[in-house]
Amino acid sequence: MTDRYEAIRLRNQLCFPIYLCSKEITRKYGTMLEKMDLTYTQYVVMMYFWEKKSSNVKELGKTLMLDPSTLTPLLKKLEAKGYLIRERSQSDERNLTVTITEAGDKLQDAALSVHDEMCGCIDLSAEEAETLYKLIAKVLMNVENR
Amino acid sequence: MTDRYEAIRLRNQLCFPIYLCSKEITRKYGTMLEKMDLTYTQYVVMMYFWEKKSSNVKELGKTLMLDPSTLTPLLKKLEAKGYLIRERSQSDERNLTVTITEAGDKLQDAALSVHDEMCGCIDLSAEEAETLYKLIAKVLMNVENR
DNA sequence: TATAATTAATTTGTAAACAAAGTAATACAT
DNA sequence: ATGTATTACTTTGTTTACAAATTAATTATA
Repeated sequence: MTDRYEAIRLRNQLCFPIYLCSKEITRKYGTMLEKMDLTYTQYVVMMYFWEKKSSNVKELGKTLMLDPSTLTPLLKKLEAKGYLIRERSQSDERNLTVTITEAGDKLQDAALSVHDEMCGCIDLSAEEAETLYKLIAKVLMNVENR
Repeated sequence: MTDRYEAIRLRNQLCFPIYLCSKEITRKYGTMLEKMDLTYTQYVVMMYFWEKKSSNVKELGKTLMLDPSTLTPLLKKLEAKGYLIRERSQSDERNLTVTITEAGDKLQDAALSVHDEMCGCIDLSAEEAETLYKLIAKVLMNVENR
């Protein structure tokens, strides 16, 4: 007695564990980032600014694949914490120039230890991590473009 | 001139693309599921009930790794759509018995085509999918348990 | 040079998602 | 038997997340 619907059984899904994995990683980061007063998404935004130092909402959103309507309140929170400064661009007042502060920059050292802790938690070999990275990147590209 | 912070650069992250991938899959499912009037999370819940037919919030939450406070409003929405019935258990009134309706069951055929469409979109070989599944499962297990 | 179109960010509305607190029913312990 | 603890679910509060509508500034066009 075969199941016509075998393909849509939870145990046969690939997307579902990816979704769970992402959720659990986000939650785990959440607890690790408490000492830095950051959520995971805020941490990712900070990662962007640790390297770029300054940008605007559009560029940031393109890199992080986040909608400006997600970023607006998030950037306001990071500004309130003293990690970023938001100001209208003089040359084009539609653009919001977002710049990292000294306090924001200083978070990098704490971030290094959080990163180490997370790597230990995930606990994959270099080869496994490489394979996973490539496959996830492939899925991401495919889903994006078709 | 080496970068002390190379490890926390966005380009060197594994978690970030996993997070993006999950988000993009959820979004893609969102558009595919419109005709069934389901969101991705609602779809996952329906997947559970297509197989189990009946359960309660605790069991459901354990399988899907979702908090009861996430499920309560979601199950109410699925009940409002006519796909599930929620009623207190007679033997133990703390338990909420959730049962799939005939209308809910009927969604399985449409789900098969959505699943096919998503597989075509993801476009991995059987071997790649298998490898990805195992690695994601490993990360999920590790992050969960340490 | 007015007017229209475009662009960048914000606001609004809806749906997760989880932590923490609250509620009601059941089980346990003395 | 009665008070305590536990359990199952719900509610509340905060943070994402995105679509759609809005606002304000700039650019393109007639």
